[in-house]
Amino acid sequence: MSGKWLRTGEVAEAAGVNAQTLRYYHRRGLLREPQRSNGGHRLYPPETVVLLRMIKAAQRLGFTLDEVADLVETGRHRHGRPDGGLRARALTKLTEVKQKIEDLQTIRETLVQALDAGCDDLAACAASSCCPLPFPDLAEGREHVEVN
Amino acid sequence: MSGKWLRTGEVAEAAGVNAQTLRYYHRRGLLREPQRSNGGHRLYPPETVVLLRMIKAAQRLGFTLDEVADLVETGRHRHGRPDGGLRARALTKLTEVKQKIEDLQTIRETLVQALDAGCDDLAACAASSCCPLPFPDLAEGREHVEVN
DNA sequence: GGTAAGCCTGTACCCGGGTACAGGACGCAA
DNA sequence: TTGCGTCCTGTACCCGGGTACAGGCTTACC
Repeated sequence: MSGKWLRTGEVAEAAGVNAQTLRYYHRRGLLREPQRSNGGHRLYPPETVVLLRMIKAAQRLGFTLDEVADLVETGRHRHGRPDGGLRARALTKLTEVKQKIEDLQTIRETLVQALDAGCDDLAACAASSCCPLPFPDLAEGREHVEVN
Repeated sequence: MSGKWLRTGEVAEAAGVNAQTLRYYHRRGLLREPQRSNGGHRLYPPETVVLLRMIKAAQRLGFTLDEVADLVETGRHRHGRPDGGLRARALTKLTEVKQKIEDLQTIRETLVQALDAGCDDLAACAASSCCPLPFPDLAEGREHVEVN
């Protein structure tokens, strides 16, 4: 199931990544070590290019490399059978992405308000409460609520 | 223009940051070194808490620490006069934020499609083009267009 | 069989944004 | 004046995601 073998540089170029990144991904467990030539050079099946694109796509979907590694590993063990975990993870990730979008929308609106109000000096605005920027609210946001 | 002086730990707690982070911000030029007690302990004016909240707010608005440092510095030199640069920077940042929102929306839709289509194995999906995930497009996205 | 391009390994470094730790010195209350 | 908590400094380390470099071996082509 494949054409001819590809060398590191060819795979890297075809997938649009740095050749060093391939080694890095091996270390991270994202790619398994492929065949080697007699001289020790790696020989990849063409599918690797697809896998790399997939990894990059998953990163763009907001998955960390650890998450991607996990996903790939799961996929490898449970070929084609339903519920390899992607659905569940995708659902979780979807929630995260939605949250990020909401946060950014708040940010966008805040920036727009600041622009509309003609704020021009962060310190002045924040210190004298002359402007509509919700500094404290933003600062305490979701993450650090133990401030009280 | 202030109540009593605050010590490092008090400022840190009031602003919801780690005390070490204050030192880090001094190093990064985000905070100027404050008064010192005879023994060398830092004594901050209460405004510092507001400034810290502001810094955190700006971070949440998507500014990097370098950008925030710049903003703060600019604000310090040009008190209250119009166009201290915040407007221009906010506008730039607004564009960036809008772009990020769009990217995330694409990501969200892609995840939704994947879920709707019942995709469950990244490798299988990507390799056999059995599903609607636009892996290659996503992978090549905006950043690495020199692949070709 | 010579030579250049490409690949191998290990190790070190980069960025951003902090956090931790060691070994002292200070501050304040009893 | 003692003792505890806080603060001081410098330095080192953490995470994620790579990237670079040195020194040597392989492969491909003429």
